[in-house]
Amino acid sequence: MAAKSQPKSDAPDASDRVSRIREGVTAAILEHRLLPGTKLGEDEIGDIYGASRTLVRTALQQLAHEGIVNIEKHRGAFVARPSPADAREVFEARRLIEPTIVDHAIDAVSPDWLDRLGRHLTEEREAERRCDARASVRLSGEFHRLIAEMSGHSIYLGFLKELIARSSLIILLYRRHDTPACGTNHHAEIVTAIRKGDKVAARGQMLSHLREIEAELFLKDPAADELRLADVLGA
Amino acid sequence: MAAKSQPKSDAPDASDRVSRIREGVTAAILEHRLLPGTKLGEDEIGDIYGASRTLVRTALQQLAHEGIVNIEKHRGAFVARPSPADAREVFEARRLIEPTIVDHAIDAVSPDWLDRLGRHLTEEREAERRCDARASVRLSGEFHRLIAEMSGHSIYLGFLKELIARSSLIILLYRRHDTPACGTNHHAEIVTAIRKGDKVAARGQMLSHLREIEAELFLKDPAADELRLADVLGA
DNA sequence: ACAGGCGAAACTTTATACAATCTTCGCCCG
DNA sequence: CGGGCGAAGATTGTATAAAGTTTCGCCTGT
Repeated sequence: MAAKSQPKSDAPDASDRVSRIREGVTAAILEHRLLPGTKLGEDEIGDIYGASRTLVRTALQQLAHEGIVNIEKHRGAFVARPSPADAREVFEARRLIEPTIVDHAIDAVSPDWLDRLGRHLTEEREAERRCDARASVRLSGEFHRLIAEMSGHSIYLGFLKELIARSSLIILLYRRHDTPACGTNHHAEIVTAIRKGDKVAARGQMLSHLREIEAELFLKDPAADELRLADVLGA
Repeated sequence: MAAKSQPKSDAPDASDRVSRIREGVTAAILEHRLLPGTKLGEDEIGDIYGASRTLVRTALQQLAHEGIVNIEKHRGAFVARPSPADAREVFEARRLIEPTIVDHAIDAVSPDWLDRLGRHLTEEREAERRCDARASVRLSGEFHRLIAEMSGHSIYLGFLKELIARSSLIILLYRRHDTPACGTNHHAEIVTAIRKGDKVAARGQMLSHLREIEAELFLKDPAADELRLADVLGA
């Protein structure tokens, strides 16, 4: 009874049973309740969601395509364990794409969107006040996705969804301190720049925001072996 | 070791039956033998490849995630028909990503890679000499993918694979003349810049190359309706 | 005591059968 | 003669069962 029905965080087609499974597992991974390397048995998930393995399988395949689950032949599905090299690639891609996304978001600005952004910031502050780490991690990712939706570019949105999901895993694996994943201050500053319609400032804020997130990670190459070894010894 | 999640999207092992189906259908679409809107019946494909519907279904789902196939509930799978808006998004994304990819490719240059690029150019010239439109379309797409592989960035490579597949459909739908999709000259100039290690030139060549491809398309918004209508009347 | 192989259990993979849904064609009515 | 309604056909969505593969435990031989 971990995550049976997500309230209504994001639901373009949550009526589909496979979508419900996919979003449930995604939420569990993004909220760091499922750790990298965890095995995702088909029967196990099927029992939780009351669905047959056929549906679980399609959901897992979609997650594998998104890069947050690895499917090994005849072995099963596991929560992905991005390497430091993967982490650098993901953040480089985000630094390339997200400033452009903010640009387009400003072009598509509207009172409705500004309202949604404002409500989101409130939610983030609320979660941070309660020290609710899980909600905080989820919301900080959703902020970036919200801007991508605002931009109206479905291609960029699809790419960013993948990058955000992977980022969540990366932050879990490699962050130095227990500082909250995304400083809410940055998000507020980005929204301010969007409100003003200042593209240059928005791009700059987004870029420095992403740089700061990556700077809080420990991405030395040897770290991979250390972590791998520690896991093996631990389990 | 960084070789962990390789067998995810493309063809390290085409021995998998589902991979063979996916690549067969992909090739048919990219070579313009399957036109946009064509219905892809599950039994139909299953008979062709001698596979059960289960395998066909997973292959089609992967293709849907790549964006070259649309799956409509209780209707079936169809070759995607990108709108002019989609087309603009795809090419904008390519103009954003590919110059950066070339940059990294130059960083990762090696005699082996230069050899592969040279051999590819030869293949392209060969196909163009024979006026083999199908091979020409396929090879011009593979050129861009080759550079992405050369860059070593798996994230960019994955994104670009999607963009190239969609581009092939877009070019088929919206090109003005019957000029070959990608001028081989541009590709040769890009390789020359890579050989020299001139990043600025390579980025510039890539950018103008992409611009030229898009400039040969007819992407007026009303054109969508015209084309849609023409198709209905034609079929 | 330890290395190597044998066998059973669990899992994924694949195939088949059933149910739900949409499309199409024919018919009836206005 | 045109349009709406209804049943047959076809196709997809879902579930279940059979088949193949890997892994782990256990036993035997040295």
